[in-house]
Amino acid sequence: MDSNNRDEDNGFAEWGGYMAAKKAKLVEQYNQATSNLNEKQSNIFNGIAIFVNGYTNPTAEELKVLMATHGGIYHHYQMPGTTHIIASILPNAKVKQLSGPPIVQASWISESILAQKLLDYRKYLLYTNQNHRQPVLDFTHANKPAPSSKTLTAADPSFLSEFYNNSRLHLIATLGAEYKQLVNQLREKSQGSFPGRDKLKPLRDSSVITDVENVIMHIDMDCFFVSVGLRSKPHLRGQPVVVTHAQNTQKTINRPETSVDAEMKLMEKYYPDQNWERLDPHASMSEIACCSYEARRCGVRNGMFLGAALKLCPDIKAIPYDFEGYREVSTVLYKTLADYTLDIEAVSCDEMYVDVSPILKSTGISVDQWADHIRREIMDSTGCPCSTGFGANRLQARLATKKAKPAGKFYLRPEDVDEFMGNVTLADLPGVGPTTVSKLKKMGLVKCSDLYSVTLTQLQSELGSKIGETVMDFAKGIDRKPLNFQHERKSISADVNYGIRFKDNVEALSFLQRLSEEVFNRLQDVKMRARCLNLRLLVRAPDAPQEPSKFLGCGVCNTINRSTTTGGLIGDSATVYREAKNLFEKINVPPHELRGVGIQLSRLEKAPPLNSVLKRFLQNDQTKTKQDVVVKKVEAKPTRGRKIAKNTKTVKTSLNQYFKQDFVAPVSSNTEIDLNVLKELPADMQQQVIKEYKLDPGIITEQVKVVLQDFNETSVRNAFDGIACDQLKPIVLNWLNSTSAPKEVDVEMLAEHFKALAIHRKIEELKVMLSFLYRHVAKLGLCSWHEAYWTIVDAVQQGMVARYGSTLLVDRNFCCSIHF
DNA sequence: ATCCTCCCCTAC
DNA sequence: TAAGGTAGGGGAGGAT
Repeated sequence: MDSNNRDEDNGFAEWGGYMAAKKAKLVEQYNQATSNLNEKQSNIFNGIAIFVNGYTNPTAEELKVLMATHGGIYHHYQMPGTTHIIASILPNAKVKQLSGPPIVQASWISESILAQKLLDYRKYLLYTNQNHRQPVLDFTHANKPAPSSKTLTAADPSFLSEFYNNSRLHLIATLGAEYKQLVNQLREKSQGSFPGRDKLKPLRDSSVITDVENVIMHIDMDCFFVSVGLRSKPHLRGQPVVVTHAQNTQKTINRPETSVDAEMKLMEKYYPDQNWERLDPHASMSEIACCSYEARRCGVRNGMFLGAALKLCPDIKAIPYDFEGYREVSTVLYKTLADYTLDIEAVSCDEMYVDVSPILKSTGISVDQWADHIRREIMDSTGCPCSTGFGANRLQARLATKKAKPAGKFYLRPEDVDEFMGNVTLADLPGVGPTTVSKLKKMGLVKCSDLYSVTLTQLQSELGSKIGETVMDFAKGIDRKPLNFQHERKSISADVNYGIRFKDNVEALSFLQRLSEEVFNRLQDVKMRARCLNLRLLVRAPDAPQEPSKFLGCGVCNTINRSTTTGGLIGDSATVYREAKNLFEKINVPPHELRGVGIQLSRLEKAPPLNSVLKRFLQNDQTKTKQDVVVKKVEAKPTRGRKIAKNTKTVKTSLNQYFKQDFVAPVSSNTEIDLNVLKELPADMQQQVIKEYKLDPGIITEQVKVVLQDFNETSVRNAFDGIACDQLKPIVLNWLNSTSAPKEVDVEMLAEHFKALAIHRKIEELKVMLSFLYRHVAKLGLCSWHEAYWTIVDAVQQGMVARYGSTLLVDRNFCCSIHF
């Protein structure tokens, strides 16, 4: 293995990688063109990947060769990894389309070669009005209202989305979950064919003895956020670069020195084991999400405050986040691997374990060849470097990656494991963090070999039985946990420990409600229901200053956890809120002392498929014939253009007839009529009911306006969950978003809108559902929207409820039965 | 013994 | 200014 020659093996050393299968022919031609060239002449285009658009001077063919001989990459198509577009002229429309890489004149390449160094491409931009620093950001800013100068705390309704849109930790967590799900999906859809492997067979070299026992690969992108950022900022390559929110490294900040002091003392008191960086009252406390290896060499670390990092390395270059870029590159990374295997365990957006034994077996190539191949392909497709480690289990693979970094590969062979492990620091073992390290240190244990003199029982008495056993195993290179390719969610949560400042309980509870909606939406997204809810609060430590040094931070806090297990499954956001509110009130913390709030849902189960229930409801034998008539009419004409109006009218008429005929009141003599329901009936029906039940006609003189209080995105999502109307969801959500006053939605208007969309007959049924739910159940405040929905579906099936048109006739007993 | 609740720890 | 989230494993100690 060549992991010792790290500087050479930077992923750019040789060109000749592979692109997607459809581009294979071009690659072949290019390889032929470049294979007989002389040795590489320089490395000045290290990290640059160009795509040539149209005619240029030098020509595309010449640029191809120049890039190859000077350490760069030539892309035949614009790809995610493309760092620059080379062009002499581009129509304006095309320029607008190209939101990504800067468009640069070809002379940038030739003059850089003449100068024998990479010149600043910004002097060669084809269009000087291109904003080369943050083209995408600046473009969108132009369309946005000026940011308000008011500081946003969690009391503000727009805080939650603003916060999550800017939170790197939230991004890391959600991206991780997304790629675990992507692997699940790819595995479900897979036909078991891996076209990528065909590219490997020609690499087979019979002189190499292949070692295919059981090989696990670990891939980790090198300082991921920085690498993605540098794709469009190649002039910063080789410099100490950090990704942070704060961009102005020169700015000084005014903070009261005394409060900084107080906080430092407190942190030392609460966490005596940690070595705290001295807080500077004038330096930025923006956290570094990711730093380049050049910055790491100065001692800069991820998570460090920008201010602290600048003290270690004054010429740090701060680059902004590129949240979409991370997602884009991760997707390419996973798709690249999926071409070869789906025995992938996703760890995060930039890290995974892969069982490569089947690849090696089926193609006959060696670990070494595979490592070179896949690393080059990842570099080609993403424009970002990665490191790979190989071993007999996940622990070995992971430690091998650590050794391989940056931009390298390492295979920890079975025969080398013992010697290798002895020298590994205990702190380097996965799962061994600061607390465990300090416990081990107190026992005089630092390296894995130190454990040889300790018994398992001794270790377990300090670390606990499970962790003790794992550490003992790990120290010998043993890892008993197999790779898990099919990920299953066990909990879902939403936490906010930033910007939490409430003046009273009204503010706190309204935030809790928004957070409930947030966490429920996430539950809904994965089509799950929950049995258990946990509320976590951060409360200012008694001796901590009211305001911590970090702007809107949580400061030093105590945590409080409370949980409940609900009788039924949690199936809507109102229930989440109700349970969270109960716990919140039970804990009873002064609202102004709150610094963090989190809701976690656990004991998850698959959501019941709405489809089957609705289907049974719709395909009730008694109504079948009438439905068929309706279906025919809806499907007879396409739902496009002006014909809609005419079409929907037909539908409405037939539906009304259908429901009128369907109206049979199974109301027994001892049943009371619900007044509110009666009020909502059409006039002729009211008269009929009044007559039949011998009621006072004055009973209905007061008209009630229908206001849909709960009509929001969540309720709509609930309504469509599981129904095969995928096209409908975005349209309805879009429509809701475009409505200026969505809090008061007329049911009929909504129904008309659904009908106009008439994608599917079920929409008519949904109209009915929505209509009676809102008019009669949600409005009465009897229970939450979703609970009502399910109960009513059941009730209708059992004949407990009668329908008239889009209206329900409900008796008191039924109302009681849905009052949870 | 086994489960549950309330944490803590770790990783990305 | 700044955006300190989230999921999973597991331990301590009490309830059953």
